[in-house]
Amino acid sequence: MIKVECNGGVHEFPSEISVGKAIKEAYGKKSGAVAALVNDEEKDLSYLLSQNCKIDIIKDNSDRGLYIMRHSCAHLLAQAVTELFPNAKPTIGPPIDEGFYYDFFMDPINDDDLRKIEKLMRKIVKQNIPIKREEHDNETLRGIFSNNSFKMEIMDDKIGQEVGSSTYKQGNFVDLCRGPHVESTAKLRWFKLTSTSQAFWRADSSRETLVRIYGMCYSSKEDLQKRETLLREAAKRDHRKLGKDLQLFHIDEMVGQGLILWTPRGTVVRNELQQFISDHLTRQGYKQIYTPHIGKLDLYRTSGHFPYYQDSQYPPIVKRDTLSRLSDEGCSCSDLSNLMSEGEIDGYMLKPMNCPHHIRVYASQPRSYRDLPLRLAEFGTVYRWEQSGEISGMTRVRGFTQDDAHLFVTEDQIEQELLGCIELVKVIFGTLGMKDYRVRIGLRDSNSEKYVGSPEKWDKAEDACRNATASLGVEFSEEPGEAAFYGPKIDFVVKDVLGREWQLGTVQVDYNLPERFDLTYTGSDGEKHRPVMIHRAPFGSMERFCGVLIEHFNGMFPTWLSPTQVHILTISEKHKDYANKIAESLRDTSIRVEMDTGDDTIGKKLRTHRSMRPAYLMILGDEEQQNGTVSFLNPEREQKNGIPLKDFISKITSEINSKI
RNA sequence: GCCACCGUGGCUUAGCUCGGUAUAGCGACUGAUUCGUAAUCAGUAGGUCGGGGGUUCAAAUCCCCCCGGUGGCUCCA
Repeated sequence: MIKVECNGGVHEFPSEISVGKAIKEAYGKKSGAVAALVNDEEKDLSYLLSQNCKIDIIKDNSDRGLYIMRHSCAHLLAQAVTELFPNAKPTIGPPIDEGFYYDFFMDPINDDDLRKIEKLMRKIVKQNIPIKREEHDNETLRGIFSNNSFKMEIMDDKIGQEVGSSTYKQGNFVDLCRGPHVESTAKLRWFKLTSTSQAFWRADSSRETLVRIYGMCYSSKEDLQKRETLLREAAKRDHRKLGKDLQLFHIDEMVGQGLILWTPRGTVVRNELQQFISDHLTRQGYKQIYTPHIGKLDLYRTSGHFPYYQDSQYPPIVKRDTLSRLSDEGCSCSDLSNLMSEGEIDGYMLKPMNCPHHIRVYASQPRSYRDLPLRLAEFGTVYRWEQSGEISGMTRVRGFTQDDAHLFVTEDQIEQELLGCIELVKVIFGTLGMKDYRVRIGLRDSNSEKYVGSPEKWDKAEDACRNATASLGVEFSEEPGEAAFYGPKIDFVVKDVLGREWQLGTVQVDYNLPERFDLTYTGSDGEKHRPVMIHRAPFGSMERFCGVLIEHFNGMFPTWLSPTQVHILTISEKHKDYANKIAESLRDTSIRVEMDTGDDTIGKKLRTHRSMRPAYLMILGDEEQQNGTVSFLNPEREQKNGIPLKDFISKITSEINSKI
């Protein structure tokens, strides 16, 4: 007799019974179970119960259940691929958020192949092929996968641990896998292959090139369709599309990849944001500075950026006469490169970071402890050579402006100053209604040698990060190994509608650069001391932040950020003068106005101007003119008629001032 | 940088498989209309098909190289 605790009751069975049957007993036929927890361990429905236990159902629409289905779907994919391409060698195929992928060692495939694979997958689903778990000893296991070096490598590394010693078999396809899986291919109906890409074995670019196939998988048609709808909606609010439609920015082939041209409308948004930050900087006692876009190579040798980060920098600018002298001497490109690396030739570099310049501002005067904390801020534009395949819209670019600042502080001031930095990020995110973000504290990896500074200082800095974050009541995760080599950091990661995460704000503690530049201040004891630096950028970069903001607001900016706050549309030509008068009054109060006094119908004008998503659409005709009032559609696109102009002005002004 | 896919007037787009110098809408411009809430009517201009090379009597259509974009991979001080 086996007693099975399940669904709040105890069920008794005379002999061995499968989990699936036990669940059917306890929950009925339509339990939606894809697997189960047997004494808190994930098991297949076919798993045989031979002694008393506790079972929890894993439903197909639960996170765990979806994970299992997606994993099974990856196997289904592999079955189809190996059937169509007998030479393809499956490597790994895990479930991921919303779907799954599988990496194959095979020749590249195209979209046609992808469709063929998907078609075969559907056929296999219809065939209702059972998925069977089998346990093997080591030797048998190696025998099964002897012609697949990738699986062999996995076994060499992991056998008996995570991978277990089981295989899952469906039809002729066998995969090394610990499971669990759904019972049969028929359970996998709501999937779709989405894309292919190249991937590297073990994410190592020096290893084999693999073909990765992505798919999504859900437990119901509705969920699959919901996801597809979401993707379509997200495509509509993509900042690259909206940026073009709303004329916010332009990227020009002739100017270069990853270089943003801020058009007039986008510049308004950026300026408003910069002004917003500037106001807070003043309040928090920052000093704003300007520094140039280039600096001598030697500056970056001292900072360590050159040649350490050479691969991601624009190549140095060398003086013309130096170049012609070297060329007369028959110097080759590699000679030149060596001479620069060795410091025998100087040149200029487009700045990849603002800190070296800011450090030299600090060093321009003798500093005492009374000067600290010294907070230097700049909207500083930096240039980095991102790989061409990485560049995308405004979010990954080669030139961008950081809302940067460097705080030079004593060790005792670190925590207090971190607090101020985090506070600022919180205010910004709060004002813009960006609620879905998380905070990540990057700590050092105790096994790594790459970090500079003593362990004691690191401990202190890491504690300061924790304390500052915690004392502001922000949830955070600690991630060892994610620190910069010079110090721990606090990153603010914002989630967008698709669940993609964007690292925006960042706060970093730095012991390294003050050391490298031999920065000092005179303490109250009359001795020289070393300051600590805090790098911080609440937006991260104006480009990325605006890109994320465009999507966040779906192009419909709050009034204070709206590139054009009021669009005035006239009913007919005879209202032109009145419209001009209104426009003038609004402009006098610094409200951004656009006029349309053309000869289109009001319906046409509304249609045209709505698409630019201004905060207000004002309509002026006989009625307004006679009564000296205005009528408008507000940001919620509700109609308000016959409002006295001064009421409108005070309403919109207060809206702008309170940034709602 | 790597893999796959894509690139036609300002925008969206037909044609490309089966080679014979390009289709439409929006927008722009001109004229008429002055009309109260998501496209008033008529007309005109505008592209040599991302760039270069090749195959061919002939290429937007086939081939090669380059540039740019998209989805991923790798990277992100």
